[in-house]
Amino acid sequence: MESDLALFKACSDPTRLRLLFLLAVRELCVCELVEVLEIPQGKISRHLAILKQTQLVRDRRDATWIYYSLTPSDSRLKKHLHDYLKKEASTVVEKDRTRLEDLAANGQICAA
Amino acid sequence: MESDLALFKACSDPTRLRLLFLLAVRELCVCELVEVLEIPQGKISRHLAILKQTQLVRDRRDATWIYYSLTPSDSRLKKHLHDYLKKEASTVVEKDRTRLEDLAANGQICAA
DNA sequence: TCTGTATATCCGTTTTTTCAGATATTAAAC
DNA sequence: GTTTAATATCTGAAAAAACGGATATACAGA
Repeated sequence: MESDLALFKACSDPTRLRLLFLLAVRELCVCELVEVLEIPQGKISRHLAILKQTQLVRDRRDATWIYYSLTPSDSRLKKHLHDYLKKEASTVVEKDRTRLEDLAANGQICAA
Repeated sequence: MESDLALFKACSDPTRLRLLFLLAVRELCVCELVEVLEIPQGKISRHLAILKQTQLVRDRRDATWIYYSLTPSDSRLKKHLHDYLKKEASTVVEKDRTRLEDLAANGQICAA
């Protein structure tokens, strides 16, 4: 309940919601997220830290890069959220995802 | 998307979440909600207004009483939320619901 | 060890949200 | 029409969240 409240709070910021929609596609490193969203790195890291704190995402290090991904659902609410993140397709979400694929296809993102 | 963000925001306050869990049981008037939650009336009304603004709840007047209820799901996210509100059973939620039934059984709530 | 790239965190400020308490509105009853 | 119960809204203050910009850390390669 307390943690469900934290989950709702974590999702109630536009930047964090966009991050979650991108991470629902696949694991991504910070520099990819910065490039796709065109938001300053400090801000991205700050929001990722909040998502991590609520255990919505997890990270792993690979050399200098840190990769973020959604954590597996371990509660009813998180299951609902994952389903929503994977199936929903709004204009904003699609735009971000298209930009992600475009940049990735052209190798314009970091050196990963 | 914009409205989904508003929905997450609406759910990210403890008072509003408790209100939603109670309204998931059945339609209730403001004085019932005040009695059950033991929270000042002004505060309850304020939060109900926010929930109404995001179309999570609707109200109808019956004499001096105004009854609130969940609005039917009209989006994927709202469907998930309704399912969650109806099936979830945490300690806090159960406590509020038990108090609601106790007070209702003893006719201790308003004059409805 | 020095340099560069990737990421995290700190600091002071601004914006947003929440609150208590008081007051306004509405409708019923008398 | 005056009163009363139920509900909504206003005000100013307090708390919480988000921000930009600067700085710190961690790692790889020369």
